[in-house]
Amino acid sequence: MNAQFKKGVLELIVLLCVSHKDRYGYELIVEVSKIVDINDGTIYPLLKRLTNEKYFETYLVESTEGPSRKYYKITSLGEARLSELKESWLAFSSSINEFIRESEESDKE
Amino acid sequence: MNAQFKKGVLELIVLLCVSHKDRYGYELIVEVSKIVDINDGTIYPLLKRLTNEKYFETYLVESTEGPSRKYYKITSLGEARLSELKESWLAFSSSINEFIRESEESDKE
DNA sequence: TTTACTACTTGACAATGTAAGGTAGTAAGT
DNA sequence: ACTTACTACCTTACATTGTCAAGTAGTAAA
Repeated sequence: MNAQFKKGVLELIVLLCVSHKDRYGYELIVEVSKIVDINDGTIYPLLKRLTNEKYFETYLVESTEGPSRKYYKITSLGEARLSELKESWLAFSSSINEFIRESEESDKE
Repeated sequence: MNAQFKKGVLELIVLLCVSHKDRYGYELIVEVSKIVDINDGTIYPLLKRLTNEKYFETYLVESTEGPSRKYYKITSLGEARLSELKESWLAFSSSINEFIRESEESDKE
């Protein structure tokens, strides 16, 4: 997979994941890894940034399986950011796909 | 448009453009701008990189409308890179789109 | 007490796009 | 002759975001 494609899209994926239910970092790593290849050093700084930007609020919950889990909860600002990003992604990806399709058309001629 | 989405995709767009016919830099700026927002400071370094990586060969052609044009021609290595990138993009974008769709499904529940 | 798994954090680094500026040729208007 | 505009190319300093590698620490089973 091209590493560069991920840029910017990770934020969308993480926002989507958290929008369904509150999540903690480690859980997000597992979830997000199903879709794109990432390591934990990518997720935690991203969560920090999104929290600084007021898209997430956090709270701690003790765990019986290890250290306390820091949960991330989406804010209304985060929801707004999510729908903005989602729309922006859909427009972007479909315009690229259309360009690819057009290219394939003109190759036939 | 989200600036980050562009990362990596520009290379695909430029390869696609050049694969149809030889292009010069300024022409590419005009072409590529139709699809994504870019400035010339993005294109020229990219063309240099792709040429260094042997995806393009270049030749100069004099112009009656200004300075000589440096044309870029795709190599067979470049064609291979293009189909690799294209496939990689299609797989990537469809997996993201599927994830978005699934999210919307689970929102209804 | 060692190993493995969960969980979070940080800092140096790499890749790629942006902004802003520069050089220079052609051509048309004043 | 001088200016303006358009064509054409290039470079440098910078910002953003992801990667890698390393570290800290709690729980629990062998």
